[in-house]
Amino acid sequence: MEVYFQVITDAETLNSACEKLSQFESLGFDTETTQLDPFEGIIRLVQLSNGVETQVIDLKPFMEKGELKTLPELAPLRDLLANPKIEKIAHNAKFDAKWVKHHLGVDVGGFFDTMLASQLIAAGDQDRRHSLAEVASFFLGQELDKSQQVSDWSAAELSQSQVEYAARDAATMLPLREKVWEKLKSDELDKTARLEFECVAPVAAMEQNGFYLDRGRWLEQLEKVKKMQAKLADELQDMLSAGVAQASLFGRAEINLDSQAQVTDALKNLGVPVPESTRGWQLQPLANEYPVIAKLLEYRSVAKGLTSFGENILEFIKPQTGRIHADFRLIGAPTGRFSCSNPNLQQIPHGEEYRRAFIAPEGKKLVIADYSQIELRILADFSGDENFINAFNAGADFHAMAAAQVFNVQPEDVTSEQRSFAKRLNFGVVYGIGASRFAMMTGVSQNEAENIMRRYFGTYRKLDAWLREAGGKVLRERLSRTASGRMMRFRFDETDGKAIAGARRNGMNFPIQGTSADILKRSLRLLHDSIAGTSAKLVNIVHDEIIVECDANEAELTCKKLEKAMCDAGEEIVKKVPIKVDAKIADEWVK
DNA sequence: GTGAAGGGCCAC
DNA sequence: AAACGTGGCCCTTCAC
Repeated sequence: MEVYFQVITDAETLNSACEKLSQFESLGFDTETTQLDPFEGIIRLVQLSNGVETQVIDLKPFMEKGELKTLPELAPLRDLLANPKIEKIAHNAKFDAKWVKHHLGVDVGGFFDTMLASQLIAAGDQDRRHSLAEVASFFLGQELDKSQQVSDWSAAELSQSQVEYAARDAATMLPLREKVWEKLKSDELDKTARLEFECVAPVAAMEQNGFYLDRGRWLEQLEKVKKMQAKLADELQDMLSAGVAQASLFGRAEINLDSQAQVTDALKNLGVPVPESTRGWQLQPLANEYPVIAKLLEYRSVAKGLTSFGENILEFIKPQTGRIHADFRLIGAPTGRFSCSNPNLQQIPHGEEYRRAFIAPEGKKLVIADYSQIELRILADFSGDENFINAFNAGADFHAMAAAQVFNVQPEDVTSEQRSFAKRLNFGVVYGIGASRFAMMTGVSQNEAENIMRRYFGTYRKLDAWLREAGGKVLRERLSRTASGRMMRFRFDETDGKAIAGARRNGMNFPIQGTSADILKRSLRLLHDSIAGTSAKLVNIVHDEIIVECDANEAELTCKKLEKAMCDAGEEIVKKVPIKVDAKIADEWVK
């Protein structure tokens, strides 16, 4: 592909180029950087293309004149990037957003992200890949040579092939956008796409902000957990070796407690009826009868905490900021949920010994807000079930209200067992729970589980009908959608009963989990706009929870803004039941 | 040694 | 007949 481009190295050319570029509605946008992390490297090139001409802006000469963020010569570029009316088409825009924000001080307005678009179009097809090379090949039939991607972008003089590569990637974005947009429109994914694109800036900002973890407190808490683990390991060794003959002769036969095979053997020697899998939920019913099982589960939980969330996490604290800057994937799951890694801040154990180490730094506060029962409220809204809706409108204790309805007793007469049944079913229906699983987790017989579920769905007939229809629809149409229009396609073998059942459950779960993600994403955008220019910074999100850090004297106001953003986002979609957000100001990340 | 798969547990 | 959805990270085991 021939690309007409010019390399800009001086203020005058930059100024006139920006003036010309600002006539266009959308521009291909790309950056070349010396590293993957904005804290580590420099941003060398910014490329902007109108599809015909491509401007390759070399920032090196500007860096020598001073700080890029404030350099007057770069003002035209900063203004162009910030202008939300000019769409910036980028592939994995979060990457470019972070670099531009960090080094140019610009919150880029108006993204079109071809990677997110490709993910939406793939609609859950895990085989599809979403690198620029793959996406360009898929939509344009064009093979991109990415060999220069990792070349030396810090070189004094960039090679011809480097600048050509840089220009070509930016120039590709326009035709790619056309094809991708066509497909988004025809798949009716444009609304979801906009929702996603508007989240790029908030999430880029969040990653750059980082989440503060107090090293000293973390280590202090870890010591307690280590002691507990040592004690548990010792007790478990004793219990497990009781069944081994050699134990009495040669002392205790040490086994590797982390080895599935060894632990299973030891349990069998003790006469424990080991289920096929020793996963927690399969072992749980045995825990009462066999103390060794209870001990094993306790050990595994503590060991998990130590290995996954032990000292390792401290290595993620960036020396430049003293904070953790995790990677969030905007479309981490086909449902639209985020995923998070390095480290996964969405799976920090709930226990205080872990979360208490995430604190507000001196002079700051954390504002923590989460949606109350958002998935169940979505289900209530979708199904229109009057009884279910009433349980929410009654306020107070939703699970108890549900129990009162299901077991036909006065709310004040609900037993804790009845409330527990209702609560487990309330959560379970969202996943398409079956009687076997319900029996397993509650300890009641299969028969009784079926009876309780019959009562439950008898109480919530429209809920039942909606779930059946959602499951059935997937089998007929092989497609499911969320409130925003996010789509999941299903492929399964019609003769495979297991696959059919799986698809059915997905059909029930996808619209609910996905709509919850839609709502959260909408709230992120509203929040980003309402806290712009204040001390408030987004620092973490966990599916239905948002954490913001701000100056202590702005905490009250920030709390109101966060609550409002979340409620407004929820109310745009959920109409039949109230949206409830629990928001609070705290010094530590505890509920 | 390295990498993938299997099994397990953490979050929502 | 099947058995609860979405992720990431850790360990062991096993193949290369």
